[in-house]
Amino acid sequence: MPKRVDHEQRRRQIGEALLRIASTRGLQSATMREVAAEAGVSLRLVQYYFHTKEQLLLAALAYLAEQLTERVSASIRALGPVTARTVVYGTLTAVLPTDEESVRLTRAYTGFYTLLFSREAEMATRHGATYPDKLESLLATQITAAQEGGEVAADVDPALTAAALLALTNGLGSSVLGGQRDGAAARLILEDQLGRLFHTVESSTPTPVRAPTHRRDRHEHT
Amino acid sequence: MPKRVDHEQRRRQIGEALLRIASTRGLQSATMREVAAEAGVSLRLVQYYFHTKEQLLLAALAYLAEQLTERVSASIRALGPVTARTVVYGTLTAVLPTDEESVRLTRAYTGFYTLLFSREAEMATRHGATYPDKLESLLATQITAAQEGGEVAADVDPALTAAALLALTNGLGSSVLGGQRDGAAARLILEDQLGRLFHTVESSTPTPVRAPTHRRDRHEHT
DNA sequence: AGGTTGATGATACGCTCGTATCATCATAAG
DNA sequence: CTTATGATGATACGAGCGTATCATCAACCT
Repeated sequence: MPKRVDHEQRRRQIGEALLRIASTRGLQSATMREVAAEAGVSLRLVQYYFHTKEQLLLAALAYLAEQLTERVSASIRALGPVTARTVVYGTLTAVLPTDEESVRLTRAYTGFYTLLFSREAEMATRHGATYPDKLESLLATQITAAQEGGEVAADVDPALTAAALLALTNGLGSSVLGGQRDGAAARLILEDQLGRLFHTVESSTPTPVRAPTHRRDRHEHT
Repeated sequence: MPKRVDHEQRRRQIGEALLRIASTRGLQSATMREVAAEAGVSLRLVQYYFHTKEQLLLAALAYLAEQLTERVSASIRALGPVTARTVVYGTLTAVLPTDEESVRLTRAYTGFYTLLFSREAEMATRHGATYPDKLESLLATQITAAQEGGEVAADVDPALTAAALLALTNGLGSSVLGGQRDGAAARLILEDQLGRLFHTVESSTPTPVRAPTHRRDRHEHT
């Protein structure tokens, strides 16, 4: 027998090559031959580790979800103490395409999400479809907690608001990817809404958000 | 010379066949041959009236924008007197995929919007890109007017809020198209946000848009 | 009337795609 | 030292794509 190579490592190498293509040239450019070239292997190798293209896409989607989850939790941790507010802020700003990495992730994710519409295959019932639902219920939980802490008005519906925040973030992400505005402008819009949601009750002065690194007073979106 | 046929009518026939395919099987299934079959003409005819595929896509996009604009204004009119509130409600609910027609339009529009990401061609600089911007400024204007009327709190930023509403609507539309929820649920979420923005004391459940009979000659397709 | 010309049909070309086939090589097992 | 086998390479195949080419037919002008 030959070298007995680490299959998982090879699969990862190829899968991430696909993600790299998906986030630059688009998923529709992620052909088997292109992926092979990007990964620096032969076409046969790609076929060897992924019998069919759908398997490759599925594996790449799993890797993408992995990276996305990791980024979200890192973003939450970066905001300091874990409170309802930091969880909501961290989660939503993490998936907003503001820096280079989030642009990459969002681009790739959008590609897969688009594949869902056309239903070329029955993929996405594995990870992609349930992913937003999990995020949504997580956000709803945090909003409820914030209500008990008095940070969020009692008359907001947590489920409806969580869904709205997530949809807002996705819509903003699409507008950034579509070139309508840049990531900073999108963040301003998101934080404006978040600041309106999380108003500390005791302070009547609109000193809303107290997000760590930036203030949100002026808004000049192109 | 032969029959001297109406070219514009033929182009429309073919262009709408493409839109029909785009809203059912997806834009990537809208090949020249499929469009020809859907329109009931030969492949040569499609090539005759649109020298290249990009021209066909561009024309179809123009038709789509036309229909979308018409639906938005019809939706506004259906809400009764033209006020800031009805304009905002009508505009946003019109582009939300709730009934069959809006699903069709949104699906097709999403297809074109997706094409923008991959930039297979330099299209979309014609209509698609400027379309959301125009909607956004229109909404901002209406919000400002509503503020002067006292329907909207004075401390909301019209531009930021208009952008947020549009992004929210787009995000909700994507979630509907992706199968995460249905149109009615999306409308609830949107109206919850709108009701929170337009807080007049009377506000007894604003009638949702429900574009009535809305005559549009559409041939049924299989 | 008849030829010029706009409208339409049939079919071919070259390309790229996903996938399949055949061959080769290196190494662990006996 | 074989030898069976896991890993890899080269290439072929059939389908679908956008586009191009050649042919045909009907009508308008002179």
